[in-house]
Amino acid sequence: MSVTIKELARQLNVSPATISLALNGDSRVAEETSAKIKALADELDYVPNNFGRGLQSRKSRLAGYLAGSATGSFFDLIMQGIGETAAAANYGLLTGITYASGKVDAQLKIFIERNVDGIIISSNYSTHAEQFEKVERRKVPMVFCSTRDSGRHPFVITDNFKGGQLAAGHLISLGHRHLACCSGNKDRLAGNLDVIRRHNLPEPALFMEGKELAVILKANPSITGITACSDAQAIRVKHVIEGLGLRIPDDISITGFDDMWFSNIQEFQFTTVAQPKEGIGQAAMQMLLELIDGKKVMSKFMEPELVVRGSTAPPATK
Amino acid sequence: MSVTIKELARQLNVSPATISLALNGDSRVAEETSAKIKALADELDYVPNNFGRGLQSRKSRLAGYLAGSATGSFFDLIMQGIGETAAAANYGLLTGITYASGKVDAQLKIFIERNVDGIIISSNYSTHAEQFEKVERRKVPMVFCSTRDSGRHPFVITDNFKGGQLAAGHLISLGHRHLACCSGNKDRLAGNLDVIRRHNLPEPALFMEGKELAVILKANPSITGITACSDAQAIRVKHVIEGLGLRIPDDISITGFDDMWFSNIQEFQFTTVAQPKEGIGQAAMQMLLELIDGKKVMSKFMEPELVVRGSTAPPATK
DNA sequence: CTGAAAGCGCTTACAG
DNA sequence: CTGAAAGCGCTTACAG
Repeated sequence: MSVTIKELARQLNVSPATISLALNGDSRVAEETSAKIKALADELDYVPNNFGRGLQSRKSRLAGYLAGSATGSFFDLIMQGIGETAAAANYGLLTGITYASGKVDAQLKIFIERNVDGIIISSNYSTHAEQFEKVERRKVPMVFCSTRDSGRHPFVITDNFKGGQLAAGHLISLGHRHLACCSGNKDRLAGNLDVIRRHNLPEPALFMEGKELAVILKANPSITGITACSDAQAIRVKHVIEGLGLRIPDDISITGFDDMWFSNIQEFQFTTVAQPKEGIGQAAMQMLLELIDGKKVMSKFMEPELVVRGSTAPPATK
Repeated sequence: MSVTIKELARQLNVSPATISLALNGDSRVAEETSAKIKALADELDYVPNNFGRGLQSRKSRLAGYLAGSATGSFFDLIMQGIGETAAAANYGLLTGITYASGKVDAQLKIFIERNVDGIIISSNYSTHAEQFEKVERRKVPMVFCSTRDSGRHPFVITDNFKGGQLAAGHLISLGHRHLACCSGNKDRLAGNLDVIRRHNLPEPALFMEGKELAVILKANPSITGITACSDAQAIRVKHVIEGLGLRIPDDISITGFDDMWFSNIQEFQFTTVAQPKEGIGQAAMQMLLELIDGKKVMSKFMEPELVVRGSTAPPATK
């Protein structure tokens, strides 16, 4: 069995209480005693048992992270940000990746049984609302990360409205006047519309998927710029455009969103709006730690950033 | 505070011990008593406190997962497989994503302090060998996942040799006789070489990166097939080939490895060797659970699978 | 400045 | 079939 506080106490002829105080840096213990204790703890590779500690302190120093889907790699960096910040605060990160709605309950139960001090949610709130209620009843702090609920819990999310402004604003500044915009993300679309209207330009055509877009482009040859609502969608948009015999960016410019790694490969070179993914994760964990500490926190919008690459250019002069 | 075993005992006028036994399905408790206890536990939404439980049982029902890097999305599905299997066994998954070598120690410390029952490692063993020693000294079971150590711990990994055979074998069956092979993964290369030699074909040219490959292709116009050692590398190989004015698959066929999602998009259509990522994760967690149970386990090679797409075709007949 | 004691919530022999 | 008791490893008032 591992070495315990009792064993240290026995070897040094002091009480277990003194060991505990010394190891927790309590100033009531004499320098000398404290030094001796720390030295022995180091030597014997003492690791405090979290069960005993947690039973007393009612803290597990464990956070739960519930993500909706593993694939697509969007959450990779977010999770890395969460994990880094958690580790720096000596928090363990319990992770549950549960695309399947039926498994959310089971995962939350595991979190609660392990006495997590708080939970970060990256999956869709609305579809699991009643499952989160159990967590809420237990007053476990929750933070939403790159998603948001109806307002009961703090969240951290990219300022998608501003991101939409950046994308459309970039196309407009290049000289594009008639755009097609993806309506897949309400806030990003609202940002698109805001700049377009502020410039008194024609209302953009709206689309959700490739087939629609093809119809729109054929009917409106004046459209020279497209804002896709993700880089993944930009790939599909690219196919549609090339399928119509048009070239990027010569005939049509397109912008993506997210700045996924593939946006930067030679085949794509998408101009896109980057989300500070690692920062989002760090901020979410930071907020959770403050919530655990009993502080009040404010929801946070993170700044998106325009990344200009080869998929956008001034429109051809006819 | 949450409801405890004591509270249940008080309300039902039985002893805490009886509650504990009943909830754990011990047959010594009378049916009737047991039913009453379970009903009340349900009603009050009783969740056993893992600290009290763990202190006694010396089990945390927590597993640690140490991954080398979050990006690249290769580990997404592996982690999903691990997580599913863990959850099904009522295990919580503590996750540490630590690209930075300096942080491995901190992460392992967090695992140990939380009393994980076992650890799955997906990062490179050799670079962290001395850091794992601390874990080994504490006799925490370890399983390597999609990587392996020098043989002290069980692992689960794709049969890369067979994968190499599949890739080269496919090219040969299409009629290619002179290949270039990536030497980045020893086992995959060995698989390539095995089929090539068995068919008495000329030794392939070996390359590690794009620049080398360009030189090789210019010097050896007889090369019509290339085995890249990952889909990510296949993207780079594609650039090199097209940079030389050659077309895929008309002039040169290429195979990737991994079957990443992007291999299937229209721009690439890579013929590739799929790894059963989710299955790898599931198997690793399963093995860890058995190790925790005190059973002996055998390392496991997972079957790769050839996925034929548009990047390969018979060589042009001159 | 240090020790003795109680207690966190659970499980597990041991009585009866 | 059920209860009383001890104890897992720690922390935290309380004495002295």
